[in-house]
Amino acid sequence: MLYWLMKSEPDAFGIDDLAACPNQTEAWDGVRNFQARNMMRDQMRVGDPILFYHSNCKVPGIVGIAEVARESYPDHTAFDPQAKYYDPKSDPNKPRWFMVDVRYVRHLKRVITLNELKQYATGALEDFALVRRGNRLSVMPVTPEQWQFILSIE
DNA sequence: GCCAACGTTGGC
DNA sequence: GCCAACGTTGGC
Repeated sequence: MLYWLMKSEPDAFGIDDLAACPNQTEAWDGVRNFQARNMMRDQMRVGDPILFYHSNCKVPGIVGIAEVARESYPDHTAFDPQAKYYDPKSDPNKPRWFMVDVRYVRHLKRVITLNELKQYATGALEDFALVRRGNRLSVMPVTPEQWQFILSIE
């Protein structure tokens, strides 16, 4: 089993939105980055735990926990010319983009802010992609050690 | 709103 | 296959 962190903009789809979905589950569509896609498509398994991160907002940080509810399948929004993340290069017969379904597990007791996480950038979270400069990946792996450490400061 | 970082595209 | 131009991400 692998651990993950997934980013979302709370203005578009935050953890409260996920918790409010039917079955508290939603398709994680719109990922249009090859590295992130490869991780979703090739490595994510049902039950993998996910840190839910709020990006591009007032206080960026980890706000909750989710889990993989369904393994990868084609992101059909890429086929829809009306969709925000339409990609004419994605052919339904040979899809370019994939998504997983994500299920809400719980909110953290408090938000663990990016600012706070950065304090450990030379220690326990030295190799954590989130606190590395210029990181833009919207899906990233988390080691078991990083996972445990982050939850230990909740 | 600014801008640094970085991924993608496309001309050559 | 190189690399400049361009678009996007996301913190601040």
